[in-house]
Amino acid sequence: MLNYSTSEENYIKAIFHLQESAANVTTNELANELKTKPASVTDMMKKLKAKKLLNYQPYQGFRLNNEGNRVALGIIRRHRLWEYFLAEKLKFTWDEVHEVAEDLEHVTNKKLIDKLDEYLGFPRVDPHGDPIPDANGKIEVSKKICLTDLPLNITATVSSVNDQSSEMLELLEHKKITIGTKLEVKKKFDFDNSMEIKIRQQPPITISEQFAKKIFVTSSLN
Amino acid sequence: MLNYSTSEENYIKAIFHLQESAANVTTNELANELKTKPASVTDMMKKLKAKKLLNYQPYQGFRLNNEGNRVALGIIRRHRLWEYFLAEKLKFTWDEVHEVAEDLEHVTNKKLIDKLDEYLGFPRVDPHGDPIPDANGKIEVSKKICLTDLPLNITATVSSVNDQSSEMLELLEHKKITIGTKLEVKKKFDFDNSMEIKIRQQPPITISEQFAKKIFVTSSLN
DNA sequence: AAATTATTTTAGATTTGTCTAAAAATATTT
DNA sequence: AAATATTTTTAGACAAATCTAAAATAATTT
Repeated sequence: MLNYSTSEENYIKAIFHLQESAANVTTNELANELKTKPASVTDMMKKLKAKKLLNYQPYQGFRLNNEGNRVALGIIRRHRLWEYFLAEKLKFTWDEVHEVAEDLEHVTNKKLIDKLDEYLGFPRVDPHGDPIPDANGKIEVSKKICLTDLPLNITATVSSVNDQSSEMLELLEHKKITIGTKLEVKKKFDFDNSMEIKIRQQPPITISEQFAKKIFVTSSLN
Repeated sequence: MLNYSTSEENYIKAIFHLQESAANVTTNELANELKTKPASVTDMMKKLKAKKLLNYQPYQGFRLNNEGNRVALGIIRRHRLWEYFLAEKLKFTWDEVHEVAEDLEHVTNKKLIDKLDEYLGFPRVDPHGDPIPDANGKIEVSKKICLTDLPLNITATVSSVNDQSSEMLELLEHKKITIGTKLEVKKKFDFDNSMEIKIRQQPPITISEQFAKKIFVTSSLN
């Protein structure tokens, strides 16, 4: 179990998240995600390739290999356990925990994390509804469900939209919903099955059943 | 409230501790404490002087100024709160907490630390018996003295042990001495400076000067 | 397919924190 | 007080992580 610098860990984690929605991660994508410059990304990719954490051929983008994914899951485990701790024990609100966990996740002491996990009662999801990898790096595969079936007040991530029509896209754009958008259902109205949903940092919006039926989300609660 | 790098914080903290037992801290002392080289210390002293955290004239040693002490107390507050958390909540033993807290102390988020403090019930001493500065940097001055300096027949409480080696721990365990143990010195032998001490309810035991030198107590009198 | 545009990489510089080796200052010994 | 030893500082180098500007490659447009 080698140790990686805070900077290396941030790159690894970002690649892990970006590679979920595309075959390969590109230099610009990663630079944008990490708010750094493409040249810095190239430098780091050479380094991480030398450390055998990812596959990378110049100009071809990159993707973590098995070892890289294993390291990424360790970082994500730490991040999400701290998020859970902050929300559950220190009473931070769910939108405050991420920033603090960004720092705490880089303290890499296995005993600390495993004892924290135990103290928290081995939680399976963090305050955003994302699954927490266990001590062996195992993570629950979240099931894709229709937005109409999402329980109230559970944060979920939009993972697919079952209608590519321009009318659908126009509505998605207007409601500011894209793949990856995190939202939760705040209220359902039995009269017409419309629902009020909340996307973080924004006021609640109302959507129709017809619209919700086309939207699929993943939530680790199932 | 400026932020300082992990490296800067480690220097500041080390100076804070060293300057208690001498007028000025010397380059070699600090290099030895931090397991670095004297040249590195000089470099950092120039930097910390430029940041107005300490007084330093070449070849004259150094000492934190008011601002430097304020910063140091902030670091010590974080360190000791995490130590308390680790021992109290995560069930680490008192000799394990220091190492882990060395990393956690560098996460500088005021809200995190103040909420942690509240969650822990505003503890006043860490698992080693050292006082924890409050949110304003105020710290209880406890009169801690070395067991070798404790007068005869005065009851005192073991508040810290200045050696974490396994040999030391073995001896402490065998003699049934831990943080919080109440004892008094019954006799001192000038020949080898060994002493006979009594822990309540137990027959007197003899300990060496070498051992006693590492044990610090607070006297309940005065 | 040639030209243009966008993306990615390289080359070289910068900052932080460290080091070694040599020089300078201070302290100690004779 | 001169010689010697110790401590501290300086000078210059290096690794990590970043940047800008220019060059190389790939993608897109005409």
